[in-house]
Amino acid sequence: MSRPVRVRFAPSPTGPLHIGGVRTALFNYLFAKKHGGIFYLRIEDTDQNRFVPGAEEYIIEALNWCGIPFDEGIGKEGKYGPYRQSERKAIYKEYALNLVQNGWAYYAFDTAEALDKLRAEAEAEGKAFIYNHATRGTLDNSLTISAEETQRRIDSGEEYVIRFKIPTDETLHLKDIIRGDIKFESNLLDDKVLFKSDGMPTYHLANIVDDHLMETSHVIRGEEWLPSLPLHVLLYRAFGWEAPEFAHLPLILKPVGNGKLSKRDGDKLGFPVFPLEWKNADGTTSSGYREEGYLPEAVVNFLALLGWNPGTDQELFTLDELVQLFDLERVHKAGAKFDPEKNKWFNHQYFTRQDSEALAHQLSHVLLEKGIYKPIEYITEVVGLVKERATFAKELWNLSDYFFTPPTTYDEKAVKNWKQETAAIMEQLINLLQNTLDFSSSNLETVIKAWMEENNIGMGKVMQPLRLSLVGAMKGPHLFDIMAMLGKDETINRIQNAIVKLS
RNA sequence: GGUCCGUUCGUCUAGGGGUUAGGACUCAAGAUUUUCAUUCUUGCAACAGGGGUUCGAUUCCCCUACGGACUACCA
Repeated sequence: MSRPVRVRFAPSPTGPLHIGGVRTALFNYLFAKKHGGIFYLRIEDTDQNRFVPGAEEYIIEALNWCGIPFDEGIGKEGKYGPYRQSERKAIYKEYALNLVQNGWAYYAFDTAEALDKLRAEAEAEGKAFIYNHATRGTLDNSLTISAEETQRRIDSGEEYVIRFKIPTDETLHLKDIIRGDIKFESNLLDDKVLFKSDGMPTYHLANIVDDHLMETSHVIRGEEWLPSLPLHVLLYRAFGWEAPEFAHLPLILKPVGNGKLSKRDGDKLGFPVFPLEWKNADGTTSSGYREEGYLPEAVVNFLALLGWNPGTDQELFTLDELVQLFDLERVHKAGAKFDPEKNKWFNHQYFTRQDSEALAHQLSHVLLEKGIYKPIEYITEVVGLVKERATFAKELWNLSDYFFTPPTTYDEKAVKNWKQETAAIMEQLINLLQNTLDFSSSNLETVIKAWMEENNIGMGKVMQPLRLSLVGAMKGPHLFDIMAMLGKDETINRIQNAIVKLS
């Protein structure tokens, strides 16, 4: 009696989507696709105070950038919409009232100040104040006053909340797909507020009502929700609804030290914790994977393996493979430290597999800014020679600048190998090159090696100064490839330049 | 403090009553490149501790320690 798979990603628009949120979305997406189900986005904006403009757009853009778009949600309204809880406000109260009527919930008039005071007092005694079966009978609520009095106070406009009445003396046996059986004592739970005095539902109510109304089959969310599981299950029971199955994902932890990965870790350690760049209210900017040059496939691949793996040695997966292989049962239970180094490694894997011409177009923008004009074919060939050394597109220029502009400085350490005799050898080489018609890499190699052998000149005496002349440093791909790319005139020019400057 | 979850190399993890405890990242060494990087090869490196159960436990159970989350009219 399994129902059609419908899963949701339900973030609060309180800021940019955290990388942990991206993974939660990813796992939901993978699970939905694996089972031919629906992945929908619901915006949980029931807290009017924490609403941040732009956050919702950010979330949608981030999901799209990652390549894990939602099937239903804002802008993709299905029959279950609207998908923004603030637009569903009218729905919730009726459900809360229904619970009150059936004895599952009650009105509470206690002020925030009064409760704060009770909490402070309890804490002073080393105890914790809990609004539950033990204390509700002594507090200001509809259980301790008459129905008439309750109604009178509500009618008079007094502020109230609706609290859930947790059943007493019950051991709840709950099931989590990832963690197995979990037990909770109902007496230790507290009577959570379901409906706030501002007329909005709390997360707990809205979440359960919407998950039911939107026919959610599986709730896949972060481990921070595990303590709320008994409340949620009890709510389904109170409403008489079939509960979805639950899976609580392990948390993503800081790379160093203890605790949950936070925004500050990224700033401090120099890696993004957000998919896209985000402008903070204080004017600062938090970096994003997209702007830092990470490829969405690499981020998704890395994130997928943070807390999950298919049980094989394979590490590189396309989204389709991930969909095929994904299985909630194989999600790890323990939190995973975020490793920015491995993230980079994944990027390198995907980066080097990119089409050279596509990368050439990116590089051409950099060249244009520098006033360098070269045919795209030339740039493509250059990219083909250097891309395997790069992890990010932004490294391409530094890796290939000498293909576009002659060296202006020469690496100091390498200059030491420019000996007395070097200029003469380089002159001879120029002579040889001038008489070489076929300037292909392979021919150049043949000709130059033959010449060195004939004249009994050591490799090091030629190759090192030659590389220095052309590149300006001891780096770069195969030297003959560079010469072929540069062409005869440019090659000879650069050698002559070096002779002048270094002799 | 209370509740719940967790604990295999530094990190991500595989494994599972008898294994040389496997892979990947990082790091180191070697090879290639007379360069640098890439790549390849090799190496370093782990079952938190203590009790059980058992012929045998890293694997099952209990305890402890440690880590984490939650403990709001936030989600």
